[in-house]
Amino acid sequence: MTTSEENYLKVIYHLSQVSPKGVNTNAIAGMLETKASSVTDMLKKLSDKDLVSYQKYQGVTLTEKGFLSAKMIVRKHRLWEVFLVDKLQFSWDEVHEIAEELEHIQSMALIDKLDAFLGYPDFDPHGDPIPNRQGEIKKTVKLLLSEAELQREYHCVGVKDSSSEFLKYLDKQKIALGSIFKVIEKESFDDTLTVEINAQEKIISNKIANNLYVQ
Amino acid sequence: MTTSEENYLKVIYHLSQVSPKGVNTNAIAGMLETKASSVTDMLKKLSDKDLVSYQKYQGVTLTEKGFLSAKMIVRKHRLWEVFLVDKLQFSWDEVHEIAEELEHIQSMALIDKLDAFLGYPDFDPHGDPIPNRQGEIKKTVKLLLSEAELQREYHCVGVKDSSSEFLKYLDKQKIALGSIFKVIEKESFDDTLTVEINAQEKIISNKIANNLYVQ
DNA sequence: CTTTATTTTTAGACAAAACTAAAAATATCT
DNA sequence: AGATATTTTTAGTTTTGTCTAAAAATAAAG
Repeated sequence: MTTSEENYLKVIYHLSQVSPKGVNTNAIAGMLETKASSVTDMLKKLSDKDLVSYQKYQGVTLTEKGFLSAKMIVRKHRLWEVFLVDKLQFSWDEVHEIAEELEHIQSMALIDKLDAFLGYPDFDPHGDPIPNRQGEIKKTVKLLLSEAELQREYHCVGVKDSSSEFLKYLDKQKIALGSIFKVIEKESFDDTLTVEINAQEKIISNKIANNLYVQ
Repeated sequence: MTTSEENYLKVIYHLSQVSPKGVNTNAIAGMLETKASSVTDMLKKLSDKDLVSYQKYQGVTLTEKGFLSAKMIVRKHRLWEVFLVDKLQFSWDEVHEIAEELEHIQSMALIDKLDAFLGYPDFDPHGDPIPNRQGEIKKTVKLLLSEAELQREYHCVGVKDSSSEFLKYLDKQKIALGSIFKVIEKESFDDTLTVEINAQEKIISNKIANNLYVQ
């Protein structure tokens, strides 16, 4: 499988989580910063390889085979991210691009050994689950901070937006995975929250609260 | 720089060590398992980028810029090999192919952090020197076991042939980097050596002795 | 010092993955 | 439903890196 094919599969996988009944050509083009016509070409190729099921104008879904392949790419990406953060001391906003390259290294033995070296982690540095070598994903119930109940204690388990800008903002606010949250008050006018974070009171905008997962 | 360009530079670098006055088109084609015509095409491209100096029919040499680039690729390759052996517990005969892929990952920050994580190693698992981030290579005087003096103690510092077959043979014979050698006798008929290795007497063929570096 | 052999380069073609521009299908809106 | 807008596909090009086959240059041999 080529790097390009892998990138398409990965994007289709991620988009499928939001539109499970079929992913649009334009959506894929947007994610890959390419043109719709290029996507159509690739969908034909992936369809010929039985990695996606595709009918003209009807969007695309992953086949069982494509689904497993996509999860293996995600597995590699997230394991490398753990390596970069835990072992090489990168911060969580720096690792995505490098992992985008590393995820295409082929050796299965490498990934198994890396997994063992890292202690079989279940989650990557952004709180996203790492599929195991069978492609199984440990599911957890998590909710957005914006949906949290008042006065109840939660801890931060992940971010929805893992853009560098957002992650840097969280660093500045001393918010990290594991931080303890308690929503004190919700302003009904603009949904701004007053939250106690690690025993410090802070004002959190709705946009931020919509991108933080708690449990 | 593309993966293909990097592979050409690396091969020209290695071949330059044997033929410093100019590397042949056919030699490059042989190493890369490609055709001479493909090599000619690439040499033109590398020449346009000022990475090699190339005149038709006259062979090719690296420019200063190409030389530094090549050493950076070698640096990456060898650092990844150290990682694979020291951290992931691969054996020294398994790492070459994987490192061939890893060496093309672009991030300079990654390599610097990897270097630090590994403790700034000077040599890879086969005893080959690792260029530092300036491209400087620590030179050592080493000689082939076949050139060693009788009755004098040496230790193994590297292999000339790092093929999987040879390395597996050495494993079987319990010969590794650091093993202590003393040549007891040299059979003049076929240059077979009687060698004391880690206090055990062994018969070593000339072919083997020509591929082991000692100091 | 010619003839032969080898090496290297040119010319033209191909596959992968992208693009542009235009056509076709689907969706949306009065 | 019919007109308009949007999405998707087709057709034809481009670029990168490869190939084959033939021509040109260099090296080797008698």
